[in-house]
Amino acid sequence: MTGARERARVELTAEIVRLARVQIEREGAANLSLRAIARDLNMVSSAIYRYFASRDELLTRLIIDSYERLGVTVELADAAVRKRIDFASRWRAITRSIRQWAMVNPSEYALLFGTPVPGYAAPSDTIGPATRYSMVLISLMVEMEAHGYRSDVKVPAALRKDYVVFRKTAGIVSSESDAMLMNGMTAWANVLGVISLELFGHLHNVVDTPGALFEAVVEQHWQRMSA
Amino acid sequence: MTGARERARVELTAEIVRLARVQIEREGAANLSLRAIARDLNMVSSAIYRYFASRDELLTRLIIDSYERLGVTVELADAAVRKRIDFASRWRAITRSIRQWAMVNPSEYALLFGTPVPGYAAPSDTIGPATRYSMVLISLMVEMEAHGYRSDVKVPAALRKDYVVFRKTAGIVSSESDAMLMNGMTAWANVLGVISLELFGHLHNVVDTPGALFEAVVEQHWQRMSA
DNA sequence: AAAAAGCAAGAGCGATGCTCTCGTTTGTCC
DNA sequence: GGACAAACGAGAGCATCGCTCTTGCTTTTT
Repeated sequence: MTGARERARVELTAEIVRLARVQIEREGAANLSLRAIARDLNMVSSAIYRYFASRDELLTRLIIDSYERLGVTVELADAAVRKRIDFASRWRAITRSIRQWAMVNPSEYALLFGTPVPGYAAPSDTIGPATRYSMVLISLMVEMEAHGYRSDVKVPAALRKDYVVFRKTAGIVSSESDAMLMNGMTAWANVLGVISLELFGHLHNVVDTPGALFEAVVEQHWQRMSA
Repeated sequence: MTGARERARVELTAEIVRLARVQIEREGAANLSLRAIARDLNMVSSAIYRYFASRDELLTRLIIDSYERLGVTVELADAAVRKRIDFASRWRAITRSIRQWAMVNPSEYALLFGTPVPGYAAPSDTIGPATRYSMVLISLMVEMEAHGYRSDVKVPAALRKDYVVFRKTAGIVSSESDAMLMNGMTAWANVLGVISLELFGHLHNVVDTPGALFEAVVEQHWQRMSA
């Protein structure tokens, strides 16, 4: 049977990834050690290189997986809102799920949104999964617009050009104004901004209940979007 | 003269810091190497430990310095606005100076606002310098409030308690409403959020002119604050 | 002038990522 | 079924890292 070795390879690869994730959970991505993984597997360190050409390749795999996990989480949170027209609830569900995921998986969040490893250029494999969670947000904006939501926010000319390209790559067909899209982007930046500040320790001695600040940001943006 | 050795020590310490900064500029903070610095100085690696007890201590020094630099930059940008009552111009000057500084010193920005080094707990020495740049923002909010600016944003109860403490530590005496303070904080989070997204590569394939998005965010918040 | 403190050098420890070689096992093709 | 190629794990080794300890030398202090 041709699949024996292949199956073993798949399993071992998965096991390496699993152990790697456990490791960055405890020590952070910067301290990810191939040798430590090899030890856990009772293997010699060089054997790992049969499965991942380099530490960066393993990291890339972890990044892709994390993007997928975040994507699924956000998708589920949005889908859990029964009334699809209740955009306020969906907006809150989506943003809260992002923060929730970040709090539960801080090392993974840091892996995705923290300092990129110097010299490490995200391979093209990552850009697909990276868009998954944000696609949920974009869809919400598009649906809201389709339901008559508008915004009188002034959109800079430079961004209008960007949004033409953006719509094309995102596969959005119906969109009359760019304002909603821009609102979504600034809201996106704000949501990730608060989460990063909280997770990276910049709210210490500033705010004791970061969750409340987060909620305030979420509400602020909802008011702007629904105004 | 008692100062000969002392002077040499001060100079060498400064030189180490300078070389360290050059190094993180090129390779990122994660790749900061004491041995490499020692090589640049034609010294043996162990000699560095006469000046910094550990790599982390050097990093702490770099972090403090960077906070100071950012602080000075923002202070100057704000002070450069002649009409002190022109709060819109001051708001724009402050936020733009933060982004500008980040673009010119990406590695330093990453050092401050990126993933914290795992296991590295920011010593208390850093919290002073860390507040410097944000103090400019807070002052603006306080001054605006003193000039009659108000905001009808709803402030969560949990945050009200935080703001009492916050005002005390920040030395703010006159403040009637928390809304302006909260507006300032959310704006702060949004500004840093966009900058981080841009600098950490999350706007690739999303927006071609990040500066325009940043300007839009700045204007959005100004409208909320001045409404 | 003697004692103390500061300093640079060197060797060394444990650890990292990664490479290369060498038998061994597994799958494939004639 | 047997030859051949590919995949595999083990092992040794290289360059690098942070950090420690000891050993002399120099500067400062007493």
